[in-house]
Amino acid sequence: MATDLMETITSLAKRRGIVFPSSEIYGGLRSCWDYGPLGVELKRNVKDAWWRSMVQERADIVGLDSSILMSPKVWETSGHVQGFTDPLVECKECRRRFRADHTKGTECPECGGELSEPRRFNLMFKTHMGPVEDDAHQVYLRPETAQGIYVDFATVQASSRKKVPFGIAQIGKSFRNEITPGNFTFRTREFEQMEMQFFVEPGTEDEHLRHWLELRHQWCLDLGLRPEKVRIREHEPDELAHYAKEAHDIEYEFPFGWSELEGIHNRTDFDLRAHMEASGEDLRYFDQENDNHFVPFVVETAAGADRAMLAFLVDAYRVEEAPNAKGELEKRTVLRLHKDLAPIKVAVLPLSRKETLTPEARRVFDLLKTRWMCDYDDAGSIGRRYRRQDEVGTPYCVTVDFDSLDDHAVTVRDRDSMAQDRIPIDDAVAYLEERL
RNA sequence: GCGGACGUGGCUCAGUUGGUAGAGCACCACCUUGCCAAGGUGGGGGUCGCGGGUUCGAAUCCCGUCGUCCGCUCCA
Repeated sequence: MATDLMETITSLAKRRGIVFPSSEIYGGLRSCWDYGPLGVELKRNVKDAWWRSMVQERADIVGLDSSILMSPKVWETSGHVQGFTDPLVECKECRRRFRADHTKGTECPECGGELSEPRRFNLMFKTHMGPVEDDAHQVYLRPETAQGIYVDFATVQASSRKKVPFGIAQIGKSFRNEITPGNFTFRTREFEQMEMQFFVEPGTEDEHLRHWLELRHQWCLDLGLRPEKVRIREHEPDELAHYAKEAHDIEYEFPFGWSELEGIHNRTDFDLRAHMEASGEDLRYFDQENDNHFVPFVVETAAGADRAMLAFLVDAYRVEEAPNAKGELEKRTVLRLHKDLAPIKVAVLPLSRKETLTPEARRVFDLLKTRWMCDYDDAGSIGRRYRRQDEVGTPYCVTVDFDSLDDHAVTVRDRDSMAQDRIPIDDAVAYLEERL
């Protein structure tokens, strides 16, 4: 059942140009996906909604776009080089894997079988900078965007003149060589993060963490996720990351189970302090009012853009019944996406393809396209075209009919209620602005 | 990485004991219709994931490889 829904959504995503496998003409590449014409709109809308709530509508958070390639020293200092290179051994009998430094001898602790030679397994992708491919020129693709924020902390603070508490937000790609990617775009080796690091005075991090947990949870609900499908889960001490003192996940109940959408972490002063010591730079914040220098604590909100989009997509998918032309109930596939997220906001549908209607329909399209992402569709019956738009979640369909030529009005149909309003063309923008 | 299943037009699938591919839906054009997946006619699209082998002949059998799903494992 659950698998069926994911397959249905994967098929829909492919068929309608939302998401499909990368490099497909060569057989695809595991865990890599391309966002098609509608998918790129949907994903951008998710990122725009995040940026609006985190940066635009806040006086205390500023944006950043740091480089994917960074000095290797960043990752040595952050603990990722050390932490990602555990030698692993595998039992040739039972196939269990162990950390070699935890295993004495050459026998499997579980079944006594023979163990393989230790191999290093590193979650960071490596490449080389410049023409020489030796260790001295090795660099990493960032496994998280957060470190770009930490190393730029002092520069951003000074130039933006923000006072603690304040935050730095960033949206960008990260790369992790996961052992097991899967579940469509949920876990991929290349993925996009939406991270915000909030710098606070030591001792206040707990209250800030609670606050952000609540805000981020509400964000998911405001954009339409069903409340019963969203929950908060606190990490057990043994699953905390090396940098985190306390961590909470916002989880969504996907068809394949409850899974993390976003993490809210108390990262303490671990990262800033480490970079300060390793680089020799003073990354302390100066509190002028109290004449006090301190290393801020960090409350991090780290969300996955691809995961968020997948959650919105899955959550919006409905198969409903709607009356057809004969008055019988028929299936209607509809994405009940939040209007801010819908890839296409308005579809202009001339009732007929007769050339007398085309100029007027084009004029309506030209009027609306400057304000919203619109579609123009005159192929097939009007009912079929409504179904096409329902399937990708278009909130409003505007039909131009023969009466429009005389009364200069159009019919606007609402995706959710399926109610229709007759609106003068001159008022159409205002009408839609009120609702979008 | 291990085990299992699978891979045929955009999607979902059928292809009998090997004899060089079909359906439904979708898509395109025209006619008809004109406000919720209507009908008619015509049309485009597949070297059956990729590579190799066996054979007179392979979508069907064998090997390899890539990818997907499920289960382990991992998940700083």
